[in-house]
Amino acid sequence: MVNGQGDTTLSIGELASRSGVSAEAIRYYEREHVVPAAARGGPGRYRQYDEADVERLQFIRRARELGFSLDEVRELLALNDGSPSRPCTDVNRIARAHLAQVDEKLARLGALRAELDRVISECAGVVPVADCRILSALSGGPASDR
Amino acid sequence: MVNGQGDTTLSIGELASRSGVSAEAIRYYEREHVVPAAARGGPGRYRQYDEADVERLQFIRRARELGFSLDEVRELLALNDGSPSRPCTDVNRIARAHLAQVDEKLARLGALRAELDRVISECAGVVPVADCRILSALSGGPASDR
DNA sequence: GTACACCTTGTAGTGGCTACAAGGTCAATC
DNA sequence: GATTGACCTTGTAGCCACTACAAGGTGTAC
Repeated sequence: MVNGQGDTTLSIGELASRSGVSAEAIRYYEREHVVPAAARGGPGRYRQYDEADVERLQFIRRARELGFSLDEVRELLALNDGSPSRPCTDVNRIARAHLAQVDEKLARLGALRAELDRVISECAGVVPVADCRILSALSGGPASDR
Repeated sequence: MVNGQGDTTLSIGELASRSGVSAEAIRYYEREHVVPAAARGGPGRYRQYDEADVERLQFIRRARELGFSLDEVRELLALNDGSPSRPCTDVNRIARAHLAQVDEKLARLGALRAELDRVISECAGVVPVADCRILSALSGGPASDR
């Protein structure tokens, strides 16, 4: 895709492979107003992108990899696009709130893991189902309670 | 809800409060064939449950709390309901496979947490957005890479 | 002109529910 | 037997962040 000014225009597929975000996801982001609607040659024609769009999509991909929700990504993009002289207090707030959420999730998953491990460790896997400690734990609650 | 034989029949709401599973979730489990269709007084009439259903739902709730998927729960229930003399090899297999998945999730979340923490720790939260290390990490990838 | 890759929009599906809406049932009271 | 009111019924839509199609249109090279 090349226009008349020597600038290379990217198709959605090219943007996808350069940004590491699938074309379907890019269209989804447009629908969800995470990214602005792309320029077009006309209605029903192909979307046209440039290098700035590659960077924007990479930004989104990295934020998503760090677990930020699309709502948070929208906020981070707005801050990134806003006044460069404003202090990044809000960026910090969003990131720290997200970290707190991740920590909570880790704690819950860790507790679950410990309980699951405990339940499993009580069963050798060869006794009859009727005596299986895993099933009895599920049937009657934690063995330590009984 | 009382029938003519002295046995108490439970409504879905009573089953919900006794099992700790919401009535909507119980109906959902029935639709998804996690539990068999409940007895009824007739078409369109109320579902009728008993004590065995309370235990079954508690079993499901505990398995869900340990993070088992509904597919896994279906398997565990089938094993629990099957021949009591069969060895619990399959139960063990399912549980250990699930534990491995949980461990993987924990590892990924832990790595994400570390990266997020690293990114955040580089930013005091008061510098201009233009210099914010969180945003620059999102824009240009991990700082350690550059 | 024709082949072919890529794009377009729209819709449905994922998991495990929750949240409604519009109407029906049940038990108790009058 | 009528009414009240709590609870139930089915059906549908929504959540999150996409992915996976289907049917057809566009862009480009030969």
